[in-house]
Amino acid sequence: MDFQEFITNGKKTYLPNLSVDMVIIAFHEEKLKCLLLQINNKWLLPGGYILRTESVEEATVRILRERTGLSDPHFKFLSVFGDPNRKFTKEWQDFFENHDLPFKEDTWINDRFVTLAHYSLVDFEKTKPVVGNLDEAFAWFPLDELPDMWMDHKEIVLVAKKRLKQDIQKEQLTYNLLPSEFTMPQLHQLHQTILEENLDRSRFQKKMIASGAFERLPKLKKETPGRNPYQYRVKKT
Amino acid sequence: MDFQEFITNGKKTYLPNLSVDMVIIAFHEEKLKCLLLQINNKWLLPGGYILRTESVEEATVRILRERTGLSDPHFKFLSVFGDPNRKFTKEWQDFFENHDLPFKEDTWINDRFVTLAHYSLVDFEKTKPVVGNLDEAFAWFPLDELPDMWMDHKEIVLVAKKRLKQDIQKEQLTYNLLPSEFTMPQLHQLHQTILEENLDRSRFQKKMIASGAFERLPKLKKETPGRNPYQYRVKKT
DNA sequence: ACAAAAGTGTTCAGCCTACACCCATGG
DNA sequence: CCATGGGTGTAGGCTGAACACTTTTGT
Repeated sequence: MDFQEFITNGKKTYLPNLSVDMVIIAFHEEKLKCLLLQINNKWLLPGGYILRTESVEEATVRILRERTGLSDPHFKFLSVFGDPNRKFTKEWQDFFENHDLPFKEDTWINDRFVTLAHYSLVDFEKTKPVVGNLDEAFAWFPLDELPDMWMDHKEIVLVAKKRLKQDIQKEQLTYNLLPSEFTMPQLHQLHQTILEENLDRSRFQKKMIASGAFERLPKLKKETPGRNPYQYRVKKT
Repeated sequence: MDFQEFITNGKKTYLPNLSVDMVIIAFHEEKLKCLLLQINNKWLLPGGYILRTESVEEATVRILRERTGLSDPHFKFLSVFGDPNRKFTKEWQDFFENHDLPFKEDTWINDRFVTLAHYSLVDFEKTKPVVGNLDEAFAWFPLDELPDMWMDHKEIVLVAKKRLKQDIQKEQLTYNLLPSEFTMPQLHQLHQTILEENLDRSRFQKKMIASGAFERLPKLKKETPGRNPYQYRVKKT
């Protein structure tokens, strides 16, 4: 894309003052990690703007696809962040200076932005992050080792973390963080990581099976000592 | 307010393409009712726009206060409605014609609007609705007898109704619909109305008292036969 | 054979359910 | 004194918690 075009035509192609931010969460090496992008040596959430021709949901899916390469990613609305001082003027100024571009204070991206924050649970292995035109890099950060971030982006991640804890108590959605075929010990470990507490193995297993959301597949062949676990996948009804 | 000023300066004083809509719910004569405003013989939700100087929450409180007269109203975020066809061009055209005003298609209010829908639970007796400058009237409609409404406003009300059912299972918030002092039979009746099902009286009472959210006051003196119920109020901790 | 991991059972307590019973009040 | 409405009690069942036991695997 042409960056100048983004700056000059963005105001017309996107809804102004409104953005979509994504807390993209994966499970990797026993930890929950969040996908962040780097600009000006600081980090920020993947996000974007809403085309005038698309719905908020469509924008969310488009942004997710662009950054993760996933065709049908999970996502859920999180919260609105609507503080009147929510402007990125300083950040954009740094960006323009770093790229030897003429900075104009009155461009649309320097205005106040209300953001519609979502969270998305993805399979770490299937996710192939792609940086945007402005981004210097991407990286996965453990939720408890977040770097310096833009504005309130760290707060948004923490709200997502808290919200995820609540949501998995009622809904079956953590399987989005695992491969399509997984074992109960894996799911058990994942829940313990999310809730940051130990869960009784026996009870957990029975509860999950009783939920009726999963179907049992043949056993997995392990290389490690101990009994082979069954594999499960989400029941498609 | 000056209506012409609203049309000409609104684009500068408010965030464009973004609105706040309120599903204001009260409990009256054994029914849940929703406050609606009338324009062009159709009905719509109380709502408004976000001043550039205020947060989304502040806008919500301001709009609620303006329409209900309540100083500290309850409210909760409901959902985002962000369809790309969410425009009120036809409705505004009718309005301008009915008021013999020159209609311009390219005014900001004819553009697409993403709305941040909230719901608010209010005490029917304490609420003194005030119409806005554009509104012909206000009225309380039972949730199961909604009139013809603008666009997706009826859908928003139904989402609120559904959401309220979910929320009261986890949170103590229905007391917002009752006077500051109320009886368990009243609260019981209210819950039955919201959930649209019968609840065991004994169990309900014990559950509410066990929640620890209420403190018991002296008995109410009734004029009807039967034992006098205790009064309760929300425990302020 | 043993340790480790996975799966299943067992017991107990606590809570939800349904209903019964008891109290207070007006007619 | 009886109908009505409000408050409390109780027996049965279901569910969750804690932990024990069994099965399967690699070493």
